[in-house]
Amino acid sequence: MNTTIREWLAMESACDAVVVQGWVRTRRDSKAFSFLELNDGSCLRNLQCVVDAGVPGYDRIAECTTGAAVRVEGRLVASPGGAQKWEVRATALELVGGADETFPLQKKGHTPEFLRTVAHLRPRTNLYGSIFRVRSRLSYAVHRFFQERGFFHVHTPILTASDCEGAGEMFRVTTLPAGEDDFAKDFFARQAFLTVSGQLEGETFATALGRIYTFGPTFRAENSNTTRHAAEFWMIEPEMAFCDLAGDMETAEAQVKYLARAMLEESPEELEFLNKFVDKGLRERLEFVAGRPFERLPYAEAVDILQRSGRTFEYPVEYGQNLQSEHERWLTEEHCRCPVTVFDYPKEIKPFYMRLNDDGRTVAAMDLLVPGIGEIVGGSQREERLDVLRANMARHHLSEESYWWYVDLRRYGSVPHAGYGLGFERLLMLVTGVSNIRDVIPFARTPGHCEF
RNA sequence: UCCUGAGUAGCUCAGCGGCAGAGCGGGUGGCUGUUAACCACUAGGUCGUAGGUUCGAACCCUACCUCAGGAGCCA
Repeated sequence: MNTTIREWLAMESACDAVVVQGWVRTRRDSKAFSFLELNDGSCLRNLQCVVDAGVPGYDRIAECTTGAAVRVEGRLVASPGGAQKWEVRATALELVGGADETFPLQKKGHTPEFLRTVAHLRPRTNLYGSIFRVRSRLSYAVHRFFQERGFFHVHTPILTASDCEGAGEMFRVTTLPAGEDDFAKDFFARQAFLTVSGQLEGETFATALGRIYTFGPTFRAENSNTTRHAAEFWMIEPEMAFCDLAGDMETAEAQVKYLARAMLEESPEELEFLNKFVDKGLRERLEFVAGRPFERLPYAEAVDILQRSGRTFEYPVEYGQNLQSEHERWLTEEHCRCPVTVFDYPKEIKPFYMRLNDDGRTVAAMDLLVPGIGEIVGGSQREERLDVLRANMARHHLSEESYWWYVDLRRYGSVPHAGYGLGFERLLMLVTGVSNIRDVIPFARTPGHCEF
């Protein structure tokens, strides 16, 4: 494999024989030579190549325009210019793949809205290149966090017949011809869907391997048009046997802190760039998130605080109702001024699998709210008592037969256990400062959008 | 899905009832160890679509389409 620009730029000393392959970001011509700035995606920075007019291949310099792919051979030398440590003195230039004047990415800044229309090219920009390098490193950090703590990665199915109730509308998967709905003749001989959560399957493995997590694509057919919803997104779902709500909240908080720290330590160049051009408060916020304990509030107390806040909200705060976005934002952005975990919600507004608390009115649920984004984690201790679970299912009008294997977990060696879902894209929004979910996923799927 | 706003050159926008504009990008020429290079010249438009009002519409009205932001749902 070729040496990357990231590697060349990290060299300790000059080098006589280098080969650089990348895409031209900008070219500046002189009479007798040209400056070519190349980027190969390995890092944010470009490598400046100086190509003298006599160098083999210089006859095609006019075609080495922004976006063109080129290969440069030469010597790595200290750069006399102030802006960079190293540059390449070219001894040969090869145009690998040209890019004519219709190439959409100009040298100037573009809006995210325009770049979404050229999603196949946008990773070649500084912003999206940064975002997707960060995405990769954070994905790795997610696995590291769990693996360091004895969690096993479980690949839960993407095609599923089970509905993780409360998670949202599902995409149906079928091989039946249009218009037919005899599910007995369908591929799986029953209705099948794309998963909205690996939780139910995850619980089966938690009660076998102890600590597990899933990290994969998740699908919601909601007609949501917001900056923080996508129809296809990646969710991290740990599930822990012998764990209660307190342990659940501790793990979620530790994980968000771990990932904020990972961003600070492992993507310094991208962080600097994002802090400068996307969100000037980013670094400060990440230090804060990584360094200080989060706030924890029982739902009832949160409602009380909101009611006494003196603020007039568009929607009134009422015990027994879901907290509105404006309420969550006020709590995390203005009252606590830090991430806050709200727990012990009224049972009426939460799904059947959440564990009933001793008060008989609330369930051991928790939502982790962060400034600017809102809910980033949703989780709970699961109901492990067979009779209580069955009563919950009856109350939610769910048939026990269709969840028979889930109920079985409460028949055989049932244990207290808990877990949560962490939205990977929302986490990326938090650590990059990017305010729209469509800009932190390579190819966003939202209502009406499935191009690319 | 609901509410609000916006659609004018490749991109970002100005023009808000009387000849279609700028910056950037593109092309051509010049200049310079340059670095969002610089200077000059130049090409580039069905003003989102369809209707309406008016002597006259990019501009006012209606509908639709698209995009964005907010809401709901949630991760």
